[in-house]
Amino acid sequence: MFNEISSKVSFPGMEEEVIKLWEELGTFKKSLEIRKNSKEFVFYDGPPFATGLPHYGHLLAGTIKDIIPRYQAMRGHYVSRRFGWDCHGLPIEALAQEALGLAGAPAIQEAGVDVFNEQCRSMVTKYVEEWEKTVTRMGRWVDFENDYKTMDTPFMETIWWVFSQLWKQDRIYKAHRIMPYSWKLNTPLSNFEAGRNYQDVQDPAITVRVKLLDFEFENASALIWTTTPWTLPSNLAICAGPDIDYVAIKDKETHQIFVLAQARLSAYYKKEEEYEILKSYKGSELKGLKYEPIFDFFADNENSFQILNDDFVSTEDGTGIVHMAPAYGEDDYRICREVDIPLVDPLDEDCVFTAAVPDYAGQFCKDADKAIIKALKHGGKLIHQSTIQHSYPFCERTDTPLIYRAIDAWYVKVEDLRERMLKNNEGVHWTPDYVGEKRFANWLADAKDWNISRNRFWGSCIPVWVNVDDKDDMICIDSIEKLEELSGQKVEDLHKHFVDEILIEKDGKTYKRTPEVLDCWFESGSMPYAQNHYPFENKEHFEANFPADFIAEGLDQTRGWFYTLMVLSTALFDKPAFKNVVVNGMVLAEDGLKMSKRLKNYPDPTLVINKYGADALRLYMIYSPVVRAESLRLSEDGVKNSLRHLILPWWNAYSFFITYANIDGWTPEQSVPERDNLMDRWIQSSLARLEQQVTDAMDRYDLQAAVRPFVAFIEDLTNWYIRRSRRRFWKTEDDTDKVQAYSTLYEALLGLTKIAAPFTPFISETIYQNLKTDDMPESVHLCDFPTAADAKRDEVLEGQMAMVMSAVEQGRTLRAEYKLKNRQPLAKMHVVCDDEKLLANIQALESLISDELNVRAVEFGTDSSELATIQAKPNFKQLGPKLGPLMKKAVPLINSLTDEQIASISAGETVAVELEGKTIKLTDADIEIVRNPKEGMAVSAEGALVVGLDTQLNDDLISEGLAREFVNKVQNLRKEMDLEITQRIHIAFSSDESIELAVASHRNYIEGETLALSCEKAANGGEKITEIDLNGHACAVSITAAVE
RNA sequence: GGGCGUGUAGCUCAGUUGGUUAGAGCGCAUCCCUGAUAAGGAUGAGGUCACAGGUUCGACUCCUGUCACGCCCA
Repeated sequence: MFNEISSKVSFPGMEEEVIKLWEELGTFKKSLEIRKNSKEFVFYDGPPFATGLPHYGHLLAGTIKDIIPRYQAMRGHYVSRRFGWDCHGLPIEALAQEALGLAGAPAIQEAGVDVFNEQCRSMVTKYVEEWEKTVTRMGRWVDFENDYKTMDTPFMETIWWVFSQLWKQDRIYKAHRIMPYSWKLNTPLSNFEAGRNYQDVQDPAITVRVKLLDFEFENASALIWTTTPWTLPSNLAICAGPDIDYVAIKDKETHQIFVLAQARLSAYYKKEEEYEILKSYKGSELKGLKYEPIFDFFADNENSFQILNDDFVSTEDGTGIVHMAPAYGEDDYRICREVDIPLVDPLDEDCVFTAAVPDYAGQFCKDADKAIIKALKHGGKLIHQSTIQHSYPFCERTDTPLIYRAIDAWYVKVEDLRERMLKNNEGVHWTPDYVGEKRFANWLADAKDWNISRNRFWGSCIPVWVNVDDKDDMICIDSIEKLEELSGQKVEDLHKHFVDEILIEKDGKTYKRTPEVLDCWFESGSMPYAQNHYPFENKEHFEANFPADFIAEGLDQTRGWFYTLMVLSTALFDKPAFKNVVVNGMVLAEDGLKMSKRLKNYPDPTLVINKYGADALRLYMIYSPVVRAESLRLSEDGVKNSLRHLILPWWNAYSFFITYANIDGWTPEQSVPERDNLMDRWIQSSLARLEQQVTDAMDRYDLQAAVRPFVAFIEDLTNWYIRRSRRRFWKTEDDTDKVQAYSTLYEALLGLTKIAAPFTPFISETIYQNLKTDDMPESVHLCDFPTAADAKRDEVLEGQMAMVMSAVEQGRTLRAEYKLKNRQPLAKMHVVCDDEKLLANIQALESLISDELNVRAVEFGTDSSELATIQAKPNFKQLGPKLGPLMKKAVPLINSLTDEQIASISAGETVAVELEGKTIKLTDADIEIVRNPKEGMAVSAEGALVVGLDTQLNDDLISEGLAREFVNKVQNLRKEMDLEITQRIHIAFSSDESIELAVASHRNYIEGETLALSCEKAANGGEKITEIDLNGHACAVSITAAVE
């Protein structure tokens, strides 16, 4: 006996039960144990920040990360799945700052880095519990016990090793990065921090001339514009936009010659009469022109004082020519670096001018503006002066304006790795392919050196100790052991507040650690090595199992994790870090906007799971283009649909099986291997096709394509196999056919649980648990994935069934058209197909057709001329290339071929037609035959098949129709009365003569169908009389349960 | 501004190497079936395949440009 199924199933409740079962049995662990000696399928999990609750994006990626490993495990691989946590970086620092009430970096330093970092450490695990709960509830199997955290000491030690490998390759270098700097607190801030305190301020806006040297006009000057006069002493270049139009003009009043953007002329001259245009230039033509330094403090600086070109220049304000002080502007720094202009930074840590600029030494930079403007005026270089009001970032703590300036930063040289990375990327299989071939490859081809240092606190430390007296003398530490050896101290924690205290004394010199921490992307990119504490431990195992077979993340990781993995694996091993990657798109709210807590434009994930179940949500997400990097508008209705469309019919099929198997006492032990019935062989073939299609798609990592065939199979199983086979299960005698039917349905349902297990792990498990026998694995997830499909595939039978289904469908359409309800039997139908072989195939399944359409006889024939006319249509694919330009004119000619001509063509002869003086020989392949139903007959035609329905009714047919109607109403009554399916009844009725006659002549049929022991006429009926309508005949019925 | 992608029915999506009637589900309307029942089936209405050019006998499909949206970058 199978367990009875409650008629009121709650899928979410069922899923909770399954989670309990897995916990009791330790199923996940067992699934690993049984594959312990198998080939590994290596999966890397990208670590999320646990600074908030998981959202749909996580659930989606998590589902993909569950399905592939489950599938591969069932395919016989050992798939370890370690969860990872990204513990460092700004998200967690922001939480800690909030908790401690610290406004920014300076406040943290004031409070103590140790206090702050320990606060971070204590908060990292704040959401871990919630994450575990949600991930588990989604049915994802992942190892939380054996997880890795980027803040674990072994993980951090490997980070040092990775860094040291790059160091040895001479790949690490120090340069600058332009950052917002608080001069009051002597510290750089992150861009994020700088963005939080903008204020409106007034600044000077001055236009200055710089004298051009060796220009075609003598005494000509380029005009530049700036709102930071204090940066002018550090001016090293000026920049024009290559595509911007510039003009040399003569000022008619002063007779000076100026060069500026044509589009900016009107900002300087009210009338055109005030100047004379001498010549026009493209910015690119000005490139390379030299000019006289504005101040002479750095006049000897290499490569300086020339006009450069860059696209960032605009003509929205200023003169269209931009002054460049590489130490004080991001664009300035980038553009000057490209042409090897060394930066000069004459400000000390308080942003006060140093002796490098003697004229202003000792003045705070912004305070020097006035003196600088004065000097320019004196030198005749100031052309125009005004003030400008704009929004400018201020330090949060001190409310002083931030200064953008060059800060020491550490870089990894990446640009020389481009080609090797591109080559390694060719070995990666991307889903979808364009993300790898275009998007990622383009990004690699243009990779820039990677800034890996952060002026922050909670992170892996840059393991470089610098000689306090000579900043070029550095030691890179590659392990705890080495640091202990050099420092003579025990080292247990590698966080900043510990290692900054450690000094190294060597050869009489003192070394102190450089203060920066590493970008947390450096840590996630090192995850393949660091999670294994490589090379300090697990050396052989790691080397044998690198790179990973599979990773999966969102499209936004192109420049994130995918990239950092590739940079580090290429630098360290000259390999990609992963062989297959599935890229998912973004999950949007139903309105197409980003999900927003504020707008509340999406349903809470927990509520959705508790309403429809995790299986439904999984299916919904996976059966969508979001698994191919396109975005998904998540809708609750969509989740509901996947439940109604796939899970419910599946459950109903299963429930049908259990109900009747239990009634008949059928058990799997009674299973037989023979299949005499074509329906049985057909559903077997259908299941085999499902196996093949799912396997193909999964091996390509195409999840959406893997789900699609389930829809067709569920359709086949429920709406054809079971629908057409029901009577085989209802038969009272226990004959061979019934046993074969049970065996087939049992196998189909069992097979389906295995194929669906990776996708819908819960319902698969629930059904499997009830179907399995003692000699089978205790969980569906411990089974092998079925792959022996080929043997059971019968494509001929599949095609045959498709024809039958088409005939039935046409019959149904005709019934609808002629308003003949299906309960009304018809005398006969015609099925005509001029291909005898096809016809014979259909004929073999005659009973299916007659049964389904409720016709007493089916007449098969090959001559369709009585039912339909034939017409030829051109086969464009065949004729197009042959006829070329004549094609259009051939169409009417072919459409009007006579029946005789068509007949001889299809008999294999060639028919010649004349077209514009040319003779065209038409063969069988050149035309397609279309059959058009004749007017006034109940005929339908589809492809080679013509179906006709005899719509004539006689008394006999009408009487049987009434009997069927009677049965239907009684069955509905049974259902209303909540009778057991097997409950016997007595029927009493009273009605007119035609009903009495119909009941009398179909008594056996009625009693058999309704399980009635008697069906008698009663003067006033019995108790509980129900009035029913039988095709217009009033009837009073009452049914009573029989006492056994 | 650049790279990549997307744009097909009211909504969510299919659409094979270009081939002439562009499909499915949901929703809507009408009907049918029902002891698998939180069901199921059929029919119908609903499309200038984002727009504009081009290539071709033939374009949803290939090419060019434009627009809108998304991701990443600047």
